[in-house]
Amino acid sequence: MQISSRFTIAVHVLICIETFKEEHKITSDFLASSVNANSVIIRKLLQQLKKAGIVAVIRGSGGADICKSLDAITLFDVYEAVECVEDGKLFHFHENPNPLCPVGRNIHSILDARLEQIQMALEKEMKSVTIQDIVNDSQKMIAEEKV
Amino acid sequence: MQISSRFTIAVHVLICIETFKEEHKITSDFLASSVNANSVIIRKLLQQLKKAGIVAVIRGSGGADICKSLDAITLFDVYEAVECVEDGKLFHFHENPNPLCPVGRNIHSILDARLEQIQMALEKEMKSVTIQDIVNDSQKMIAEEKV
DNA sequence: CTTGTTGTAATAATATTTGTTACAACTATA
DNA sequence: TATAGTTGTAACAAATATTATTACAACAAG
Repeated sequence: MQISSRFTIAVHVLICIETFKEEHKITSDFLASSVNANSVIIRKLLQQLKKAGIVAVIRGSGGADICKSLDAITLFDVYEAVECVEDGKLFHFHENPNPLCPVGRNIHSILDARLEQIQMALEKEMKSVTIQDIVNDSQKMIAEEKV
Repeated sequence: MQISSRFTIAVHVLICIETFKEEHKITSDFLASSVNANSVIIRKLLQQLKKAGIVAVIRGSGGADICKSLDAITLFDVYEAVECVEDGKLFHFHENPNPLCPVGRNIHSILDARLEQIQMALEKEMKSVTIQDIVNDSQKMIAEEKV
């Protein structure tokens, strides 16, 4: 299955905050309108980013902003903040394999190391891209659009 | 979200076929019992592996076997065979971002290249492990268990 | 022609994701 | 101290995806 859109939405939200922070107050409604999702979805997501120390959200008067240097936030930080898979395991196993079968009762010990290595490759690549990179990409795309 | 257990089940099934092909006829029932899943699930999965040219299944009298050299089958081949995500895209986007927002209408062009690079890293790592490697791991684990 | 099996459709059950409604708690400002 | 606008969060609903189950036709081999 695909990695939840929460991840791409979170990146979208961070780009928006950075892009529009001067022009607009960054409310959950404003972000929800760009993403075209419900504002409660955005607020929950902002809570997850807040717990991860990526954004600050002002209660009451409203407004969110990024509270870290953009090049100190990697895609992996965002992924980790919003993807709430138990133990952070990418691969799902079928429950209760047959303990009477030598393969069934060992399937985890057989596969875990290899799968972890694969997951590490994914995470390493995610760590190599920062939100600063993405914001640069974004500015370039938006500029090109106007040509 | 996690990658569907179909993938780990498929690997489990391939290990079982290789491990027990001398002792048992490899029916969907036999495999289902090791995995502890329904035999129809296994049969559908075998169909997917068959379409990918990885296994042969004998109709009527029954029995499945692997129809390729084990070191010519990578984890990626198995993953590709059973993970039926549209376009093979790992990352999911929210539908219909706001076209009136510069970020919303460009979010795909902004992110696609980076996400593809990340997905490629995952796939490259998957391609580096063969079913032969996994079967070797499996034999080692099962042997160690007996000590 | 009987037995055991695969292939597949139809359907159900379960889990997960995403969306919605509602409202208390909060902040700034008039 | 009202008021307006907002966040935080619970409760619930809807949509989607995964996994399981039942049923049975098609098939192979003795």
